[in-house]
Amino acid sequence: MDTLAALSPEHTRLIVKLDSNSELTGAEKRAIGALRLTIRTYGADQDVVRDGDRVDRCCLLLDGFMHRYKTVQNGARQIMSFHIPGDMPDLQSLYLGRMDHAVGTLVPSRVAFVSHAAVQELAREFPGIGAALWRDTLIDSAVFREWIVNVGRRSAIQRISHLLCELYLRFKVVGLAGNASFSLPLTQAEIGDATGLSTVHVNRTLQELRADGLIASQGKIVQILNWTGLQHISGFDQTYLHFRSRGQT
Amino acid sequence: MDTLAALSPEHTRLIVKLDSNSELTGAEKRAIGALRLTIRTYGADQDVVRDGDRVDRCCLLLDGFMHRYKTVQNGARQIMSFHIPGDMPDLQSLYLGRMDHAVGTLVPSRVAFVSHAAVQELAREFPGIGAALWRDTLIDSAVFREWIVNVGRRSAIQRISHLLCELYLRFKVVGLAGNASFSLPLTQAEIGDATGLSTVHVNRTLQELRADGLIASQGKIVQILNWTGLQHISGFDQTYLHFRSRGQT
DNA sequence: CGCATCATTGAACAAAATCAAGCGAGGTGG
DNA sequence: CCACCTCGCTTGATTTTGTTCAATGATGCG
Repeated sequence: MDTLAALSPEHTRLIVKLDSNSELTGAEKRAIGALRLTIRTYGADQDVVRDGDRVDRCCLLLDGFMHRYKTVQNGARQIMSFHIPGDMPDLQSLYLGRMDHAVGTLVPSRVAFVSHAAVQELAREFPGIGAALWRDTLIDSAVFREWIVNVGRRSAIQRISHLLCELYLRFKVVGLAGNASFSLPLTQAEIGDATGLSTVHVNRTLQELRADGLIASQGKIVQILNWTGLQHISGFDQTYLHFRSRGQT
Repeated sequence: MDTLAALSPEHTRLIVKLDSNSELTGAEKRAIGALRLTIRTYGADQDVVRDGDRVDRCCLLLDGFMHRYKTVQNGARQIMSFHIPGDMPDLQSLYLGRMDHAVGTLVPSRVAFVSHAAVQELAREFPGIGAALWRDTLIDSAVFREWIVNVGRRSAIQRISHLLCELYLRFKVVGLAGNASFSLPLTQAEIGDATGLSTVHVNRTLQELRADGLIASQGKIVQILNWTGLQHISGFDQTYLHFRSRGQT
């Protein structure tokens, strides 16, 4: 960590994230620290990248909360992932230059952009960084798989509690959730778009979760009252998040 | 292609696949041709890798048809992808050694195994190969995203026709579909497990597709009678498959 | 204070699941 | 060679889950 003292908080955010999933050497961290970042601020509910765009850079979420989504014919939206600070929501564009989905903010957010060329060069020169980034996209992919299961084979209450389990753990890992409660800046409509449910049904299902004593919520603050119960009802198993434990993959 | 003449058909399968998504140099192709492959044959409906396994090799489907799936609490299964010859269904295990899902055959299949160590070394020595493999996993990921949309926001008839559109195109690209018809070795139960529907409902929906003159089928042979109509009803847009066209990504 | 957004509620409706049989082709063993 | 068994497909009736429609509260922000 010594070498990080001189780095900008933006670079540090990225290094800490990658280092938490893979392990980086000092040289690798320094190389990342030299990346040229372009920083921009967005309001809530703004698109950062649109579906179909050709892009030559990818983004790193510094502060805020983002999502990736597609819109279908009848105007319905499906959210495919949520992103928290440290995530690179469109890292896949590195080798898939044409976007097949949109990326947008959910709350006011600060985003850093890095050019694909710079990242590709870094990955070539430092295979360890390449592996860390690759692994990052693979975890992304593992989460997609779990979401297919979530919308495909789980009931409404299971879908929503599964989503809460995932977000709670991911928030906790980056220090955004403490003491079984966290700020979840989502409307019920957005929860529905992520779980393939209607807003009305999300509302009723959340009431059920509260009535069952599994969660409580005031405003955007969600409190997990019964973590075991929540995992149990949703069939949650954190394996798919591939948190690194003691150097293991 | 000259250098490929001396290669085994197994190595050729892999080279042709990677070369079709990314572009490989002669040296890269030769290096892949030197990979040590362990070949094994499986019957239908057998697991090649089980959920939770720790693996140190990944597999390449040579002949047959495979799928990836998870099983949820109540015993229901969700299929997350189908794989055709040339695919590496568990390439993600390269950097996610612990499986978060199972990989199995649907028909008798022939599979080649390559050790992770060998692939990782290859990727480091030949960054172009690394990029091609990475890109392959990113396309995998893009398909997962589309499947989330499919099960999350499409009606039964849309889900099934979308699946048919995807499989038809993918089969066609590897020469397994010709003249608007192809062999789809899936039971209706398996189609249901892939689309998040019950077997009964899959049956009725297929009848609807036939009644609408969109497809015909005799046994496992599916014939696309109205390709435009099928794409239209399902909202199919092949962008997410990221086929390479003239060197574009 | 007033508007806009989000949460909540009730009632009617629709899509899909479930339950329960029957059917039919292919394979097997007597 | 044929009875029989299994697996997959098909059908009808019923039930469940979730959607849609239409309002009504609540909350927050300018």
